[in-house]
Amino acid sequence: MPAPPEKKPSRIQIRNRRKIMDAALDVFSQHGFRGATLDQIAEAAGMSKPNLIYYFDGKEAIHVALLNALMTEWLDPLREMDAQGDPLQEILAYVRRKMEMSRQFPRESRLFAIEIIQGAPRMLPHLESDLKPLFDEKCALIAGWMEAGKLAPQDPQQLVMSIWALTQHFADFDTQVRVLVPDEVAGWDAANAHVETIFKAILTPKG
Amino acid sequence: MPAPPEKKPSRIQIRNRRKIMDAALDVFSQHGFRGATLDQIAEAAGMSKPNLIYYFDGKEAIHVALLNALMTEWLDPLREMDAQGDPLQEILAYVRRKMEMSRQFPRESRLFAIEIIQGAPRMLPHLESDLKPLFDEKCALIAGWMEAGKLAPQDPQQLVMSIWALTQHFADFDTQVRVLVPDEVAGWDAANAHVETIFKAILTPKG
DNA sequence: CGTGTTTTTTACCATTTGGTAAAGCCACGA
DNA sequence: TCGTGGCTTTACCAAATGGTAAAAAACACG
Repeated sequence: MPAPPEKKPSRIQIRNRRKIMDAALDVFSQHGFRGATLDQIAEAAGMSKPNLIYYFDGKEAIHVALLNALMTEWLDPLREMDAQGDPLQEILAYVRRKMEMSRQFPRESRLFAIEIIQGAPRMLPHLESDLKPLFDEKCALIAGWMEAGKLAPQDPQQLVMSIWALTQHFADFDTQVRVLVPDEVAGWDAANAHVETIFKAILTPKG
Repeated sequence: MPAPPEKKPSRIQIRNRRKIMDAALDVFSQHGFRGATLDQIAEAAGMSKPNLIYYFDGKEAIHVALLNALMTEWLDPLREMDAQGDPLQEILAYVRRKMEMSRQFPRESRLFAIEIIQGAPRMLPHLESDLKPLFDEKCALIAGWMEAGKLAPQDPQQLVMSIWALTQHFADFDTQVRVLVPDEVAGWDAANAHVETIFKAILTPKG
């Protein structure tokens, strides 16, 4: 079996796997799993199709590897939300980190979005095992803050999902945003400001 | 050429075109254009593949027909926003209509989302010609309301896009929502309430 | 340099896929 | 009853696609 060696990956292996993952991210995030072809990925990676198969067990393995890597990084901003910090600032900082990720990693955002929209056929287990516990933990934290009067009371689950909805929108619907708000830089600043305004408005506890 | 007749479509034609469009909506909204196959659509429509081609010129024609039909209906809620009505109530009513559409027509929402995420290859012209003018018109209307002191001042473009982001999220990311908030009914009610809270909070002018 | 290992390519293959040709079916009017 | 015209199916096809086999090339290292 020409599967990649289990032990120390060589420098070439590391480099080429990276190249493949990056190319696959391009292609999968633009066409989804079924719509993407190995030839497209191979060309984007600058190597031959059988060479992909040398490094990964197949199309699906590449996709799964991408999703696995993504799931970890993608949740980091939420993990950083600190129970010790100031509640309002913690949440606003989280919002800012998510907005920053949307701007810097739109491909990752879209890969994730397409996978979810299509029913998460390859990621449901990850959602249950990785996302759900973290989500519940942070919702509990936020609920605690609200009970302590540090934040305006509301449904923490809906709050977190609202953050996701708003922050990811600018990456996922970039094409539409660009048609409606042609000035990219101005649009981005305005989006940042608006999103911040929203969460300040609904989170600031009423004196 | 076996193209569908240009004149009066028969009852059978109407019925079958509907069936095809409905089946295609299922398949395209789940796999995207490239990931969908004519066989899938044919099976979902309960007819043979060549029969699809009898009614539509090909895969792309079906997709385009779907997007055309969608673009019209999809913008109706925004068109209904009335310059004569009470500003805050008009916007809240629009938000409610969009939420309702997300719940009732999740396939349409996903079809649209996938198309946009993938760069809108078949819809950019529509965005420019249909969406943009309406968007600009309604933004101007909202801006007027703000200047008149009827709404808290803010970027109208960002406001409208925020409405889209929040309302569509529940249709598009349904899979994720269901993992995190298993109780569908409760989740939906909470979402409605939360979204309404958000827009009341940021739109109510400060006395 | 020589030899064993890793990496890459060329040449294929079976299946899937969008689409076509042509014959069959079926309702309906003369 | 027989056509006639719209509708549907069966039988295909060429291209694309995921993947394999095996040889060639590049490399590591004594």
